Amino acid sequence: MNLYRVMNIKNKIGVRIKLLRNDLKISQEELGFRSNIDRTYITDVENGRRNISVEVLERVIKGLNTTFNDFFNTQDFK
Amino acid sequence: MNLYRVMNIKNKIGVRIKLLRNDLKISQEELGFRSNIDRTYITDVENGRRNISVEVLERVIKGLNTTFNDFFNTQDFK
DNA sequence: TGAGTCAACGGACTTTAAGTGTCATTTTTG
DNA sequence: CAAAAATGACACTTAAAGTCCGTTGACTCA
Repeated sequence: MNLYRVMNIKNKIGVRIKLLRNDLKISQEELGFRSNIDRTYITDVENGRRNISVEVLERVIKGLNTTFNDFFNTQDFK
Repeated sequence: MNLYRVMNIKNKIGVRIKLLRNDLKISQEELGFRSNIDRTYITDVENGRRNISVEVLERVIKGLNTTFNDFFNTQDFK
């Protein structure tokens, strides 16, 4: 397990989504339903396998009841 | 001229990029060079015609010498 | 005037994201 | 434990992202 692995932007976004989703205590399927995105697509995004576009990311962010401003307001994005 | 037009996420991002680019006093072509993105693509993004992906947006943000955190830290994204 | 810079735009083209299905694996819970 | 629920992995199609060529019009300035 390499603790020094550098996360790319896709990984950072995936980790952020997973964190906010867990805060809401909802499943990937539920988030998919709220943002009108396939469950497996959510899986891929959370695991940094998708280069998501801003329009789809907006749907996820709304599904998480947050905003772009808050979503990117963490140390990871500075 | 409709002052009440609602901006979508693509428009908001385009306006934000143009503002930051103008602050730097550089041309679209220069920003394209710095972020390794085609000049015509920068035009399209600034005018809200492109649904940019997060990896390409990251290159633009770096070309503007800023961060995701700062880029989205405006009233428009709240 | 005319040369240079810049932004907007069109079209043809290549590459990749969006969206979904399927099955495997892990985690939770009764 | 077994069953159910949640997640992971990945291949596939098609819709759209992103590139590259060019033209045009506005503006500056020598």
